[in-house]
Amino acid sequence: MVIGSARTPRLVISLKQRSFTFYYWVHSFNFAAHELFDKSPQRDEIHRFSSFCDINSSFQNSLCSGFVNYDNDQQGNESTISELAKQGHFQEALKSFHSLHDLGIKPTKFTFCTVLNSCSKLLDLCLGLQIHARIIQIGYEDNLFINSALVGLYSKCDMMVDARNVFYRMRNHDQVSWTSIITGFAQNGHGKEALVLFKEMLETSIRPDCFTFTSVISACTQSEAALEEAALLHVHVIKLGFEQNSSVISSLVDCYSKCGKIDRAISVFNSTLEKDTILVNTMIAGYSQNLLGEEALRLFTKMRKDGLCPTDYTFGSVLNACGSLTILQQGRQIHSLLTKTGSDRNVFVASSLIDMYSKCGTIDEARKIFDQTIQRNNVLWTSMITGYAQSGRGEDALELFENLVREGLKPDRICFTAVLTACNHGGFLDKGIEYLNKMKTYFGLVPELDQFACMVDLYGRNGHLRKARELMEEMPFEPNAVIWTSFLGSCRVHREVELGREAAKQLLKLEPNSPAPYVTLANIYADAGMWEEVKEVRKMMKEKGMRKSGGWSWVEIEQKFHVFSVNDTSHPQMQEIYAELYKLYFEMREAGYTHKRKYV
DNA sequence: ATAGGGTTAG
Repeated sequence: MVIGSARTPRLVISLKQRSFTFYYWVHSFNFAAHELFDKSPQRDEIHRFSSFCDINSSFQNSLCSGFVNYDNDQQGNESTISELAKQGHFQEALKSFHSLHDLGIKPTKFTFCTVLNSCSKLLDLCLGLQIHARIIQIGYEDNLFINSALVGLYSKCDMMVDARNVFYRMRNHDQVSWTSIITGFAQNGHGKEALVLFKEMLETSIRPDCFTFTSVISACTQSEAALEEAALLHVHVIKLGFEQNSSVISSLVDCYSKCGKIDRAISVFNSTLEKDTILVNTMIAGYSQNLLGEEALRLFTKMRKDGLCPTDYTFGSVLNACGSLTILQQGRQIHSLLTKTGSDRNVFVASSLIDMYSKCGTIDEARKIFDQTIQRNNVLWTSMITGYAQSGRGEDALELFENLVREGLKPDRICFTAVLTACNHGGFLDKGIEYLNKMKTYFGLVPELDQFACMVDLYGRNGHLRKARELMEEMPFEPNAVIWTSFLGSCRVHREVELGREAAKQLLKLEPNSPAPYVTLANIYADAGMWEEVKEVRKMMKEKGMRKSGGWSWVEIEQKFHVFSVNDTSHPQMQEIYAELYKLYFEMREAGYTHKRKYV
């Protein structure tokens, strides 16, 4: 017997739309069918049902064939299933389940749990749905363990409506079922829902454990008030004594890193005694996301010295660090290291390699990786397009984009940002306008701030400053500092004093401590021979205590401070450098500079 | 005996 081996996309989609109704329908149908089947062989009814559902009919037959008494083999069969699943042989466990079913044996609750778990590991929704129907038919639908497993299955398959339905239909809940539903929302990008459910859970008598905290902390990374939520949860974690649990700490470190609070992430990480691979991976990723590439590499080296084996996750982050530090030598070494374990076939690693090579200026090597990679997704293509765009090879970037479309992949917003960047660097104004329109009409995407920023830049660079200004007015977002900076730069190139003055004013509102707008404005005045105004700008800079140009910017100071603050002090000049940085760092904090997130 | 957790790329 074959249960749901055919997983056609069409079936999955149609099941996705109405699965909950579907299995209740199966439920009532099966009881009706059961009777029919016993009295007269009205197989036609059953077959009609089967073809409607697109599911293998022999299963439907056996579903409706009623219960058979326990077999002597049952004990043996069922322990085989659980053994196989325990060892991670999920496919084999399911096969074994099939044969159990063929023998007409009614599985126990325990077996259903194991089998549902195997389905969720294999993402076999189709089989899972049929098993759910069978569970209802047998009358196990009130079992706590089975329901938790069902919640887990639907969550893994991104069917949160069904997961939630199962959850709320349960008569009673425990830690596991609450954690399952919270995890489901967290993992499918509904962090807000996960937090709401967590608060709901706190109102019951069931207490969260370290599994719950792990999930809910990872959920709050997606929240707007992430830092506040995380800090609150952190307090609970300490109070409840979970602060040495590796998973809890990993999600905390990740959350703090993504909020830009790298110092807090570091201190949490350092106070953990036993560090496993995932925790170290999280810290390395945190360093590289916060542009602390040297620290990321240092931890990577230490990890290998400590005997922890790097994984694909590790390589992704470490290559990212190499890219932002533009250290080709190290990048190549890591590349050859990961080739030995076959990690270069991983699409995440391949994207990082492409990114690293293009940032290091070896775009042809990046292309080699791209061509070698078999499993190509959207991100991989975008990495390569971005690489070409930033290397000034606009034509190649656009050609690649056309290939992407020809291959039937659907570009997303980030991909269009890459394409528009290519147009900017190549000076293709008309093409840029064309692609923006295509994005809206042909691909049904709504442009966001990043794409508008590209367009403002494109118009500005090509001297259409009025048009750029109009776009900034028309777009449904407030222009951010990036846009004003680009616009101000274009004003300088095209000697637009009035527009430049306004841009500088707006920019200073957004970034009152940045000297850059003053400098550019002074240059604009100087180009126009307006020496009085130049003097005035310089005076304003002096009054505000601006740092002279040529020194480090606040961002650089913050970066360097963190690099050195966690360094050892064995280097002879370290104390001196550290003292200087420390002074600058506090000066910066007093000036009101706060860290900005990477992708805002 | 059976169910739940953390990390990666553009």
